[in-house]
Amino acid sequence: MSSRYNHKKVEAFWQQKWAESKTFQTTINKNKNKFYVLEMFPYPSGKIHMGHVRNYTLGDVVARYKKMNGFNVLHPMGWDAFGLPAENAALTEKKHPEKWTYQNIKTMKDQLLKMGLSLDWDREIATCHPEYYRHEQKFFIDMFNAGLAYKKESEVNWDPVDKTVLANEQVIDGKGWRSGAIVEKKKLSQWFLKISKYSEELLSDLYKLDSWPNKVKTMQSNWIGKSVGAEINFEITNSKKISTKKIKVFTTRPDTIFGATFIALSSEHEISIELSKKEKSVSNFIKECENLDSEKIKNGYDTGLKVRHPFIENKTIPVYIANFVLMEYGLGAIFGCPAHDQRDLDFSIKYDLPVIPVISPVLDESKSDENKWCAEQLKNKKNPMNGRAYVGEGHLINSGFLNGKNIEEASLIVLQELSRVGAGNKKTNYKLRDWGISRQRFWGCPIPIIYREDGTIVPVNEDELPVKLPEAKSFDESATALKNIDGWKETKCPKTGKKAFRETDTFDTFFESSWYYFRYCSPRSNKPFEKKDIDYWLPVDQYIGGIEHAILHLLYSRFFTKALRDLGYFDLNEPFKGLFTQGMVTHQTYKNSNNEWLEPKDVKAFNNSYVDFNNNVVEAGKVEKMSKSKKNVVDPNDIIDLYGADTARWFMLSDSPPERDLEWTESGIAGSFKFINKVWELLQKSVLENYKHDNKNGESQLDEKINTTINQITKNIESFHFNKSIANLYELINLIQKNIKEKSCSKEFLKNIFKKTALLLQPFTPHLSEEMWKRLDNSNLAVNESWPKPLELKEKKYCKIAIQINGKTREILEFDFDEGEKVVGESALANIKIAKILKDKKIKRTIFVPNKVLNIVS
RNA sequence: GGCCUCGUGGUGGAAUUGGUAGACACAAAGGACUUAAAAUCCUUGCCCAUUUGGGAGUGCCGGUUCGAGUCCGGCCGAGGCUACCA
Repeated sequence: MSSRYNHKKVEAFWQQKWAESKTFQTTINKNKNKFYVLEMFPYPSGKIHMGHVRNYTLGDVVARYKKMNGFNVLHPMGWDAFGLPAENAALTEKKHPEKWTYQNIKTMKDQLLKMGLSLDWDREIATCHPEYYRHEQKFFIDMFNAGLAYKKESEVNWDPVDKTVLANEQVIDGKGWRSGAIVEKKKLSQWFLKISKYSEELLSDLYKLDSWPNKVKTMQSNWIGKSVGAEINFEITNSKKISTKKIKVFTTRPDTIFGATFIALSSEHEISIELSKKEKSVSNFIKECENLDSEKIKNGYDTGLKVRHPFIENKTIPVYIANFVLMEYGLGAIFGCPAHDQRDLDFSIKYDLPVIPVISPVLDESKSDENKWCAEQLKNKKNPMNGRAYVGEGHLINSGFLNGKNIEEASLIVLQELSRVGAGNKKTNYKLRDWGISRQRFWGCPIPIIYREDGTIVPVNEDELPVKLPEAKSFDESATALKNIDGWKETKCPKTGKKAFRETDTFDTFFESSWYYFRYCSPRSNKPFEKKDIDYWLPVDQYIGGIEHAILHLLYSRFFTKALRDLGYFDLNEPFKGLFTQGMVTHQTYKNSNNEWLEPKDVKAFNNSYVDFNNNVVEAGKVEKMSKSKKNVVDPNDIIDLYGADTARWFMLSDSPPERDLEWTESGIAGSFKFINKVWELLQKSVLENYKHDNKNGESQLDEKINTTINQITKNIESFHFNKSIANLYELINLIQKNIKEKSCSKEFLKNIFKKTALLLQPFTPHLSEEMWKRLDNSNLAVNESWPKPLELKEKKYCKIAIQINGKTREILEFDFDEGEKVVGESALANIKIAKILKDKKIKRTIFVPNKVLNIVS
């Protein structure tokens, strides 16, 4: 009998078996608790990579484990199939993006099948399919009719390489998130979704998501950027040269109003624009600022305008245009309080504006101390506050009716006074901007809008959906945007029948991924989804994906859920109940002497260093995320072919906690391979071959071990500590091995142990698990079995107690479980080692923790 | 600059509400088996001592405690996110 484990044969066999028996096909079953496991669906770029392998392995552990625990598990898969790479490939390969995409889907699906994932493939979807995107066109029309989608001329982020508009979130450090090109500003008419309407709800509901990582919640919370403050109207006293009479500013520090010494406007503020049209010096200034790093150099222009202070009679303050004021935040106008804001202070020093301290840190309430502090701050006329604004706690000074109050009290009083005199009101501001969804592309979902000859806009009639993408004949540069496709945009107005034009922009691809998890519930329905399916399956119980989607995808999906709820589709508030963000898969990088990156498979270890296959020296670089550009990638295909899916899965789960980065090493994967084979050999040697021993010495210990292992693995899976589950299994197998070697268990006993072990392995190495299960005389599938329960915990007989002297462990003694302090203390003192140390010492006290510690203090 | 996370052997990482630090794995060294290799198995793992044994020890300094990797204060370092947000 060949004892070698044939992973290729075994894995193919069970994959086919699962497929034939529709093991993972799921339907609604109200007698069972449901569990919806979802991994972020992949973009079909060509091949799966290790990031996918890790992501889907994590999800599969959860899915199989939950299934074995009696849940009705929904575990679907699909394709995020629209996007730029398809167009790029179309250009280079002269192939329709659709053809390219479906080919990739086929390849990648084959690869995923080889991983042995417990997926319900009957629910597979591809977002580029008209039967998928027709529904989101309907959503858009609903949103348009409800005022949630609108068109606006706006300055957009233009990526000159990808030739498209980017959302704010897609601009990282001023560069396009995909191309890395420096983003330019361009004015275009764009479609927006009113996510800002949901700012408050998106923020407050965040705190109800207690199975989300705090990190993600913090990131979203910062992105929404709520700040509470005031809007204050400043009346312009010399407004002859402009059309406005007031300047409205936003502040979070209304308490510092008496310290206001100037107003600063953004260069894009309407007053700045109006002035720049009239005065050359203004437009020159604005131009000058464009080429300036405003974080280093604060630049201002005195407009000559003055505004009245709302609370100080006859006091006016000057109005500047300043390069550090952002139009995108608040109202594009601020009041400057140099004493308590560093930027304002830098600005004031440069333009010699007065500085009035209004918050004193002096806690003593005597006036003289305040005055002393204040004088100290202003002592150096050239460098007030010693150049450092005071932003700490304190109480109000130099502030009329606010004097003596703390910051919080003063803010409240100012707000009351402002509304009493009609000069302002309380205001909450959010950083979150509306979501710009227009993209000037070809391979995306067409926006279902028609422009009539009179310039008005109508949505496409719903019975004419979907607006399908055209069959493009050839693919060259000009054909990567819908507007360039001959004859596609010409249409007729659905109401008048007159000549009209289609919208040629497509949706941002985050549109598709914002609702795909709903579609999985009713993947073949004529409607986007059946309400009864959503009611049963949603929310997603466990969502797993990369941290890179912490803001974009997850925030858009939460918004979509709330918007669809308000459009009457269902009653759901949040789509993802549990979220887990996995770490990256990393690998050492290598460079040759020409400074070129090398692939790991072209490098070998040699005498504590590395060489290539011509024995040239290779320099080992940093361990970094696997990426094509640095060539530090390992192809999952090769790994599965060589070692099998179980080995790859096992390695993905070993060692590193799932939320941290996992370093791929050749020795690590080899180690996993050894483990799989070791388990198989042990089964062969003991249960499947002639092993005859009636010695039972090891049985009670092994019995206890399997019980604790079941408990620990269960706990560790529930808490996503898969690396610890793996360690639990190693320990178990090591003990089984020891007993087989020492021949200290009967064959029947070992058979039972192996049965439980096979089931415990099921979530991690499902093929090996099934094969073991079958060889142990079972005709059904292991994955359909119940998760092992520990036996009734026999009362523990013994315990080991650490004997400490002054907190330092000196000896470990064994006692009956729950032995009292008296007996433990006596045995401890009788112990030679302890007695030796305690000689000549007086025992002051002892601390006893039952079954754990006896600490003797001397 | 702000917010967040984290510092444990050669490496990845374990350690329950403060209670036996280093589980488990990788790498390394030595050994067994073998004609040999591969595979497999065993042992070792910081310092001192031939052994029994003893000592130091979880980034650094201090504190609380019978007892601190774990709690508190300060410092140093790494990583992530965000960045003129008024």
